[in-house]
Amino acid sequence: MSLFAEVVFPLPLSQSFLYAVPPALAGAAKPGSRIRAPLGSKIHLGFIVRLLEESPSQIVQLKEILEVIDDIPTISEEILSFTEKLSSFYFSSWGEFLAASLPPSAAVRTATKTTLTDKGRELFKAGKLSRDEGKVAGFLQKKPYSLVFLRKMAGPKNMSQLAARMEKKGLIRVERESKALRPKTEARMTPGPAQLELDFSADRSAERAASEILRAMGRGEFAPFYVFGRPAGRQAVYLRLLQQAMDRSKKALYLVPELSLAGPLQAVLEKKLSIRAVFVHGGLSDRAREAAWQRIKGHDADAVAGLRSALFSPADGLGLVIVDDEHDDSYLQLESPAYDARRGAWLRAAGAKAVLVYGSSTPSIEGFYHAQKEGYLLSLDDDGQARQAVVVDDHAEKGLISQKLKSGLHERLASGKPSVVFLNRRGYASFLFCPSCGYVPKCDRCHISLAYHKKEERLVCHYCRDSRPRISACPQCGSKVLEPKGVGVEAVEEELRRLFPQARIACFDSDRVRGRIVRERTLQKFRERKLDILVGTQLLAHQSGLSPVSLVGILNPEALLAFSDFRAAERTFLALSFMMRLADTGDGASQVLIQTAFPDHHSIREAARRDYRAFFQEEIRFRRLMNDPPFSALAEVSLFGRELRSLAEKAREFSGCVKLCSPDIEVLGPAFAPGALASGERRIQVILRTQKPELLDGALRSCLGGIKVKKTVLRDS
DNA sequence: AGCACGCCGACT
DNA sequence: GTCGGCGTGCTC
Repeated sequence: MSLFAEVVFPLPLSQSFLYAVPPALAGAAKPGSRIRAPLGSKIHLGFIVRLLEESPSQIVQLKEILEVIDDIPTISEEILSFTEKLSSFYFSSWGEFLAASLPPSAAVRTATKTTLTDKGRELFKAGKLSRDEGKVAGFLQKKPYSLVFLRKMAGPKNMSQLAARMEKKGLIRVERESKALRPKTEARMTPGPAQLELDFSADRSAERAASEILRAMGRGEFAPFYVFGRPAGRQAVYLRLLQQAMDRSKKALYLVPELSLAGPLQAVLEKKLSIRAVFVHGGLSDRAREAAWQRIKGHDADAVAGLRSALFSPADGLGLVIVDDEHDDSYLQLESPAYDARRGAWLRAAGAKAVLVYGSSTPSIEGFYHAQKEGYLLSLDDDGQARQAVVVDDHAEKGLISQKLKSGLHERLASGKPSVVFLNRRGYASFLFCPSCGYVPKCDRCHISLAYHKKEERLVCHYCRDSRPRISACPQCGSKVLEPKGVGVEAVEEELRRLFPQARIACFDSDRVRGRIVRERTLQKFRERKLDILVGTQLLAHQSGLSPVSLVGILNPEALLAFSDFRAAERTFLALSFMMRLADTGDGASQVLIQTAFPDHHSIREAARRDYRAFFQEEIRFRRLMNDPPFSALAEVSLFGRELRSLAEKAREFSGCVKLCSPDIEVLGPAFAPGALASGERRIQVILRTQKPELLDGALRSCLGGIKVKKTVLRDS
């Protein structure tokens, strides 16, 4: 009886391939095995995802698998089915997800050795080779090199094509050898078992939440939960759950959105619970990743904590999955393979019959809505420590800095206390404007107005980062005055220097604090009280290790509302909540001032009052009225390509197909995403929205399948 | 992703 | 007329 295998490759292909399994390999070939098989003109590393005994009705002549690399399948059944669901939902590459669950040593390297033949040497000496051929031959004169090295040194873009031509002509000989690296065993770290007296300092609501989740854990079934409350309360709940998981020899997965949160978390886990935790994130070296993987596989770790990619850690016997700061957009992976780690966590937990716990004090609207509706919301009591903000109506003020903020800053300066002023706009002005003809300088590529950066005297596109020197006269009418419009942080800094000439002021935005060192130095200076006022964008709000300050001023948060998509209010509320957190000194002596032209907008009003529920109530009403998520299902399809014309045609084809086959799906776009990507590609977006979520998947599947194009799909239902 | 094929302008 | 640059499409 013959055996066939469905194989996926760690390439950006949302497609599987069918191979014949030769009888000699039939014993070793299992779903989850790493294999080597010919694909195209090369031999690739792949994964068997299914075995078939029936001869599949296939016209093409099937190729054979060449080698099964492991006797025991490397990928567990659980990871296999989890990644299948995830890739199918997001139309991403199954193979790439599988590769993410393997250690660096599992990668297959293709070593090439290129040698100059006698004929090549002769023709080179005679000078009868073309420019590029000569270059390559020159390099190979003394000794053979790999193709990768030649590509780097000899320079031509199409090295592989050139090599193929030269090989055909008999000028060079290329030997290819692809081999799997053997895993090297690393010394295991075994932390001391210092068991501490546990102090969870949980209040009654945290107690209640924890015990409800613990009961679910005891049942050993999948169950989702949403813990809504302040960070300290949430952590108390998490620690209880982690302790329980450890006691029952179940493993835990703990996701955080930012790397800076991992350090403190590690300390808590190890000191408070003596949990053997492994941290994984993209910044790890190969060696560290290898060690982490070995510890996870070797059951030498109780918990895997990390960023979204930790989702793919091969932890067997998973009993608990925590997704903290559920609202954070860092859980989205926008590049291929695109996915949302929050949904990923759901799928993974469901597959492992584990308990899933989301947590946040400012949940995403969709997340909170579903938790409330499906009855898995657990609210913690507020500790009442957080300061509310005073909202100042901009209309009654003249000048950048309101009277209240001015006097607040003055007071702090007098008593030697530090202050922070936020304005979420880089540069000096968001654009220049010619008052006599209305001209506004725009980016040629992105067609958005250029921001004016006064320190560099340049006009900068905040989308593609392209910049040019500042123009001093209007190119359209010759007028000598160009007015700066839309205040940026640089202007605020300038104004503060004018108001408080004696104060030590610094600016913290992505232009001023390029790179880690400058960033750290500025924060250090602020911590050491060598600065009185720090002016910053949202970048500053996301810095960890900033101690609370006694005055936080927030200018024009309504700028965030200008982005006219349906999440603008949510983002504004979130950003404000974040910035306000910097005033949580705990002694009640701090103050937050929000200066805005929209004091009554619910996102600003409720953020100031620190009332998430009130914000949610109002926002959900708007969402319902507008049929926005969670009252409709959304899919954001991005198509990528070099050539805009054929790309646009494919986008039209796709949107047309959706319109044709599902009249109940609303199609927005296709729309160009401005700016070019790093790869030199362009992007076109099509957004699908529907009240009948069940239609979405079918429509995507039938319309996306027929169009050959690089794509990402992000969706939420 | 990598690679082959096929189409265009610029050179022996 | 070919070379080589670039863009499109396929890989079981």
